[in-house]
Amino acid sequence: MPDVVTNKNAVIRLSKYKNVLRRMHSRGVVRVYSSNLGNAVGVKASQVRKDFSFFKITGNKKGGYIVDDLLSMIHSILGKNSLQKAIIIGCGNIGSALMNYREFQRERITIVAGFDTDEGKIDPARDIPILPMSELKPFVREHRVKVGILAVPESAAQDVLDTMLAAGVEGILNFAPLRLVPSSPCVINNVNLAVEIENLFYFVNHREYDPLPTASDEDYG
Amino acid sequence: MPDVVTNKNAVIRLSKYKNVLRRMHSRGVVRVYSSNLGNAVGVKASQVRKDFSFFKITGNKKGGYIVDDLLSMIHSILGKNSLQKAIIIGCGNIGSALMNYREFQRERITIVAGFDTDEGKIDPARDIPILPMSELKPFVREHRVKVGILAVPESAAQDVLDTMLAAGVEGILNFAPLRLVPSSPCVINNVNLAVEIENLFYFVNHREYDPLPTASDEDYG
DNA sequence: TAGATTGTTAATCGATTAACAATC
DNA sequence: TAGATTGTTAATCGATTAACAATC
Repeated sequence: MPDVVTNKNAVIRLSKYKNVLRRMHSRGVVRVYSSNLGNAVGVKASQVRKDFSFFKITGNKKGGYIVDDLLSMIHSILGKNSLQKAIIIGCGNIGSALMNYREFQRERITIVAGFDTDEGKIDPARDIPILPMSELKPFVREHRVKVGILAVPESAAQDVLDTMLAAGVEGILNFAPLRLVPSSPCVINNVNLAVEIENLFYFVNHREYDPLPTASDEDYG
Repeated sequence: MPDVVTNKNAVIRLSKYKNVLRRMHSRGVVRVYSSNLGNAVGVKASQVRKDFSFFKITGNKKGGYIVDDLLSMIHSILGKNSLQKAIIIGCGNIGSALMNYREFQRERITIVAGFDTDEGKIDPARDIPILPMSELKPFVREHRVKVGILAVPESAAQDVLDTMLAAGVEGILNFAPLRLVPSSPCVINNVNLAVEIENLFYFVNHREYDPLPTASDEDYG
């Protein structure tokens, strides 16, 4: 794909620029250059400018970018001006941790309900209700939820995905450690924490000499 | 880097092959071909063979690979034959969810202790003790822990990283949403859940027509 | 103005895939 | 054997970085 087909990495970086810009904003920084953002995120300045160019964000030939303006353009691109509603399917360890996750709240990502097959966990009276799976479809319809977090055991994941898609969910954050096969077109982002830490162990156990001194030039933390 | 400098993606794929092979093993599958593994993981067969070649894993010119043999070779490469000990710093939402995370247990990744600054959370008597930060250094020394999960709020993350490195931790799984600057050489893997779901919202909100029917040929789930 | 920074095009780099000889 | 699969080298593809004209 050329780069019309929106590159996932570019969108990920856009989120990171946003995080850096928020910290700058709260420190009262007014102007920022592509080199500052590049340093803070770990890419070259030309990458930053290329990303901006892709999202039609422009600055000033001499004066860089105005932090506040940049921030509001990125907010708008990422849909940060409205509430972003999601549901969680599977209220076990991570599922319930994410129901009250501060980083989500800070991003206006709001968990509107949890779902579980375990009778004992059902509690529609809670602040964030936990409902039985039978309520999934009507709930998604009524609240127009598009995104769901899939946090059930591996053995149940594929079936639950099918149910979610049938209910109308369009995007899935999948924590189950397998490649899901969607029964209808959707967006799936996988987070595999075990693989992530396994990878860490591999590199810790295989490092010989001190590896390259892990790029550390930062302009704005 | 050519590809002597061990590519992160190859190690990640190795973990995924392992997961697929375990499922095959439990289903009694004896032989597997690179094409099966490629399909299951979402890469081409030549990628699988290239990965194996990199890790010096060989098969049979005609008969593919023996599942059990392959599995034990990968287990050995990934260090799965011994317990993998880790600590968690910050016992909030995700921190405490990961203390008893089943996917970790299944991988023989063992959380040996948690650490927190909050007096109320300290409890050295628990199954997995939760200790004050002052215990970090002696604990890491005594138990020879190399890997730590950093699950504290953004504002504390950099300081806590410095403390962890000073204590002797060599690898960090970082959940804080910023780029950390290590004060000594170490391995850092970042997991940014808010960015991950933000990305999902972006693509869900920007999809026009049905995107490419999300590769779905699977040989072995 | 001179110096510095953007926006964009060209070059580089690295990772994935294709191709194919070797061989079981 | 003939057909199929590995292991490896060559080709492709895409993403990142360098370079530079435009310009404030």
